[in-house]
Amino acid sequence: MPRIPATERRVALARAALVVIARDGLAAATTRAIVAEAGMSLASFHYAVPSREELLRDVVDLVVAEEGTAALVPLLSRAGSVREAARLALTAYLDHVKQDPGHEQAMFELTQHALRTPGLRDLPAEQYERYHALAIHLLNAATSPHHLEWRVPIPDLARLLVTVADGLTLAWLADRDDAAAARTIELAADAIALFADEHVAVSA
Amino acid sequence: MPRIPATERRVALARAALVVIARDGLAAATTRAIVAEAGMSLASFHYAVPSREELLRDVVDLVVAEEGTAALVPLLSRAGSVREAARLALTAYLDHVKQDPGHEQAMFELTQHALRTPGLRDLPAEQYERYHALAIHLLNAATSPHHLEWRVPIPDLARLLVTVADGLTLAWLADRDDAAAARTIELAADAIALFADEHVAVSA
DNA sequence: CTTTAAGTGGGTCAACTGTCCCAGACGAGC
DNA sequence: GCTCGTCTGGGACAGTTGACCCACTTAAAG
Repeated sequence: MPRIPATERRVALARAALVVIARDGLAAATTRAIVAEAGMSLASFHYAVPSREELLRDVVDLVVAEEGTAALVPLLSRAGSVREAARLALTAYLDHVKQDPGHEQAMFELTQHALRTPGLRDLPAEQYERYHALAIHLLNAATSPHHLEWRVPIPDLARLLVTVADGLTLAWLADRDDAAAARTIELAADAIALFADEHVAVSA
Repeated sequence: MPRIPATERRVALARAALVVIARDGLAAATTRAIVAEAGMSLASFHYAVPSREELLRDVVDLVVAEEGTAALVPLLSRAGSVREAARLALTAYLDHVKQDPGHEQAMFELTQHALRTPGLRDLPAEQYERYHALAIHLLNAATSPHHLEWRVPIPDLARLLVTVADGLTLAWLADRDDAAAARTIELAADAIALFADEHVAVSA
């Protein structure tokens, strides 16, 4: 009802689209479902956005921009060892997934859809570059408080971290086996600690 | 044109559906696209299968049944160490993905779709149970030729293996970075070797 | 050969999709 | 207070979808 400039409507639509996708899936995110979520009329959609495809691009941008690891950094310094830091970080990440599984699933659906859509095929690469950058940031943040060096290049280890996080999420979404996921995290933490050179040994 | 019993048509439709999904994505796998691929008339579809949803269930069953690790087993005995075996196995798996990316993407799309569809929500759990079983089989196959024991329960390690394979695939599908994927495999192989207790040391 | 049921094809349906159009309402600048 | 461009609402469009129906052909059983 109120008069809102098109640029504001555009971001509001992207946010609404994300809500719909997380709740009901990408296939259910029709233009009508999106404007309903945003409380707009259908005409506002194409006034604010040229096409649905372009809005999905906005959604990915939004999601990539919002996804942060800021909450994880304090955890790292609190941990007594690299292994413990890795365990806490992965556990916190999985908890985040559990808290809103639809959101994480939305990301996968968006990625898969973008890979199939000619106009969006460049998005997944950007998306994962961002993930890897976040992981690099996280590994760097873990470096100082633990006085450690990594035995392998940080970008490589970052990619492994993203790999584990993705795989962990996928399997948990499929079988919702909390205990099994926790055991996977234990092993992954061991593995990551393997690549750390801890100058100061800390006992458990 | 030829007369074919409904049961045979059903599996033919499932195979055709998989081809379409791998080539054009799940969204493009309409009943019409599937019967076109199978060379049937639209009416045959609902004569052989109650609904599209039921056919998708067949497709997942098909895919889960076909996916084998048989080709990987010989690789394991040829490797000189656990690390090498893990490296070869993951590399072979990734090569398999590279050879037909659409097929692997189809699996992800099917999983995501099943998670969103009430009538198919039980499928992903079965699917991943099968993956984990395959990974267990693979780890067992690696045990004898290398005279080794695993420091952790095989099912736990199997889940980590599937996790890495999934994450590896997802990232590669997104950015197609062969070199980066190869480096991830190196690290993952190190990690897996960490959990092996090799009784007979073999030099490179 | 005849009967019977299985299998086939074409046409059709209602529902839903993304997109567009147009008449009108509103607010900012003169 | 008038005007002009920005924004809004409802309606409509063509295309596509999953499902279905009915009249037909064919193979097998008696």
